[in-house]
Amino acid sequence: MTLEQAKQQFIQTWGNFGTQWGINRSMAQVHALLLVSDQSKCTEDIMAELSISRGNANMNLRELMNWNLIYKETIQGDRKEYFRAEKDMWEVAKRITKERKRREIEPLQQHLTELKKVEQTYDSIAFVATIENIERLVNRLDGLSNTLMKADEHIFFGKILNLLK
Amino acid sequence: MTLEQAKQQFIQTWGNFGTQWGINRSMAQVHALLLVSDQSKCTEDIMAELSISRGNANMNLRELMNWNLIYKETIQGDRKEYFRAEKDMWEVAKRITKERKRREIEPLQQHLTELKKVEQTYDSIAFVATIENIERLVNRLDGLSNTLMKADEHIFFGKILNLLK
DNA sequence: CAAAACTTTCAATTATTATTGAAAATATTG
DNA sequence: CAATATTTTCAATAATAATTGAAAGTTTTG
Repeated sequence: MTLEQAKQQFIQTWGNFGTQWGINRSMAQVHALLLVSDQSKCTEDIMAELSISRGNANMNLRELMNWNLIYKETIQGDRKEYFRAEKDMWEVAKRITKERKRREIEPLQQHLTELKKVEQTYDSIAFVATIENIERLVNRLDGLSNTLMKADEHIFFGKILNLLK
Repeated sequence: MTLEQAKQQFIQTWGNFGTQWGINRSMAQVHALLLVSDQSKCTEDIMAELSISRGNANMNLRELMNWNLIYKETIQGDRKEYFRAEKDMWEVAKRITKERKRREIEPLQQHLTELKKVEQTYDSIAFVATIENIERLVNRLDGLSNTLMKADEHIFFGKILNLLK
């Protein structure tokens, strides 16, 4: 397998896994392309290499910047914007975690809190108990994600995880 | 808010969060309905309460059984199948983790291993390094999920997580 | 400040995924 | 075993999500 084939393969694979996780294929592919590229790339490059439209490329580049997974870069004497991916995968994991926490965990916590305001009747006891169990689980996942974001790689995986084995 | 309204709300919310995570809305809603129901329910009940078709209900009930999140139950003198959800949310988390591991983490690990078989050239050094970083991260998430599945709730969250703070 | 270079937007289109519902298959009853 | 109840399948349809591409917006340059 040549390097080019392997890169293509990776882009494909990353795209497929993305879709399983509710991330659109193009976004995952743009991310993958930048992850395996040494040079930063401009919109044109990305459009050409992934055979996608300008709108699509632009939109997903913007979104990857929102997630803090890629950076803009400028090149002397060229007025286009170039993009480069964060390559430290531990950073990548932390940033994705942070963003999913903000977008998903927190709103879910709010919803659950609301639901506990149900009128108190004999029948609602079991319901509230179930919601509280879910809440407890979500809070714990939240705690785990906070830890993840604060901990540095070595501490988190190297030291602590061994304690658990 | 009445109990009925709260249950409806929860089903809606759970369905929406599901779609964000690549789980189809109906499946998440069927799961939610069973989570907040004291009695077990048959296909007819579910069709009626969620206003979905027989095929949809059947397919998602089957899928929830594959995920080990609901059980079949029989009722004396009734030949329909009834379904009940696992209510222990810690169990739910463990089972979802187990299934995603099997369906997603493991195939991804295989792909990554394949990619390292790229021809060795000067240019491929950086690529292989990136893949190895991703591999390392995935392996660690995998290790975390294994730990999660083995650990019991109290040990994992009560004791150990405090160490990390 | 006009022309050129580049980026962003968004309505229309296309592709993907979910859902329906009727028919086929299977299981149960008397 | 025939009638009935129940479950499963799957081609057709509908709903949702992603993508295009041309037009509008913005920035830079001379």
